[in-house]
Amino acid sequence: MITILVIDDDESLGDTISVLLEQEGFHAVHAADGRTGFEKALSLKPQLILADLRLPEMSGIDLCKQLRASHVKTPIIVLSAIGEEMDKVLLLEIGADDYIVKPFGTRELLARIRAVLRRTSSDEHKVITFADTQVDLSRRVVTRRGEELKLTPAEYNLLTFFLQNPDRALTRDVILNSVWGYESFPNTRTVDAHIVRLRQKLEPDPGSPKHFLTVHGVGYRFIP
Amino acid sequence: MITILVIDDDESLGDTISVLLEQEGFHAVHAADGRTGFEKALSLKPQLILADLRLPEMSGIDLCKQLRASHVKTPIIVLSAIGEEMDKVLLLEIGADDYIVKPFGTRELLARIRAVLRRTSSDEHKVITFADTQVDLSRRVVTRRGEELKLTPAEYNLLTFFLQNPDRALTRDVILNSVWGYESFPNTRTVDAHIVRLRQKLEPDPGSPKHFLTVHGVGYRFIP
DNA sequence: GTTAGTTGTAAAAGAATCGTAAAAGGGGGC
DNA sequence: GCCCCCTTTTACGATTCTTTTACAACTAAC
Repeated sequence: MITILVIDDDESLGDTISVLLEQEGFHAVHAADGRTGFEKALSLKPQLILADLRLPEMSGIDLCKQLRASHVKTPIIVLSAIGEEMDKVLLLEIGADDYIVKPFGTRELLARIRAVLRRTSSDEHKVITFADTQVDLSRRVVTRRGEELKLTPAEYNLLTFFLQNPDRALTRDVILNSVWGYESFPNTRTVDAHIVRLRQKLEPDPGSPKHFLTVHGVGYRFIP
Repeated sequence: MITILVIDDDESLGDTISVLLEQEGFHAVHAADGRTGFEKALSLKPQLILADLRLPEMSGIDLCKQLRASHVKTPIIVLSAIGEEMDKVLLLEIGADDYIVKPFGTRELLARIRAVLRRTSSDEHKVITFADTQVDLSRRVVTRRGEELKLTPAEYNLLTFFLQNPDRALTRDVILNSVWGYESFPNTRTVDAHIVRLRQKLEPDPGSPKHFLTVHGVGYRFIP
């Protein structure tokens, strides 16, 4: 079931869209302001977000930026009233995927929703599977043997970095730079501490790891 | 460091893309028209080119054609405004690798960049072979007759140094300086100790070496 | 053949790295 | 404030790797 979060303060429009989406077989959830929208985006982990640009509490722009800053990759379609400035540069900046100018027809809305879903599901919504584990990148959910695993943010970031660089010997410095960024300077043993916890949560036998291998004197290597 | 050349006459879009790419750890260079784009493609030898289809001085199509005619094989992603005709046949004709329709999301852009780089990067997975042995530089793994060998860091570094300097008589001092660096000062016999172990692990008959030869009074010479 | 210097080799001593748990630090929610 | 959760640091034993050392074997020159 595909869940779509609709964030709009115009209640009647929100309702209309929700009904339309439900008719089309989607599961629609409505939020009336930016703040609750942001919270629901995190808690419900929808596959798509429709967000008005002009929202109480938190604007659509800030909403996008904050979601992206939280590493949420869920595709976002922005709804903007006619005349509101909305160029492709701004879209790129805030991390939105598409936009529609109000008023719009139901067929256009559905077409764009499907287009975005198609684009993102083929390119990167693709759930990455390794061994008995699935990682849903856009929903930020990790499942092992059908059960949702609780990973902390750092563990999740480290895991996805490994997933994107499989079967390569990676030094601790490279890992720190890529996962933690160049602004923070934790010492290299921090990486080891997180590796331990990834192994405990993801290795069948954490004592003799099969996926998160140590490369002595260098760093680590991930094998799917 | 991966260099990406962005050729677009829309300055703000070009800037936005450049900033985004830099954030992601790429080195972005911008060109504002087709002609300078072409020149920079030749002089900078970027690993990837992002080119707008509609450009001053030289169109994206001509740019692609001319680069290909100049035997430049750098992958090219074409940016096209919505509505511009851009089908796969045309893409193939001009030698582009992928295209994106504006406006696009940052994640889509990055996903396509990574996809193209993955497809085309050949040095990503460089494997050096000599005799019955393969050295996989990115995995940092050495295989002999299909079996993975365990080499210590010093042995591995020494081996890759020999691989890069085949068939040359190398003094112990040169080896120490190149492999150990100028900061550590082990005595020259250390080299011998490691040579012994490389021979034991890599020579068919460690007693009479065929690859790691002694040059009496000088040092060693590696023959692939 | 003798000799002085060089190399092969194994084993011991010394150093570095890693796994791990536990402590310390930090930030948000209440 | 306090609590809870997450991150980072720290400490230490275990493991692995490096370097040194000692001596036998070898090489080349005389």
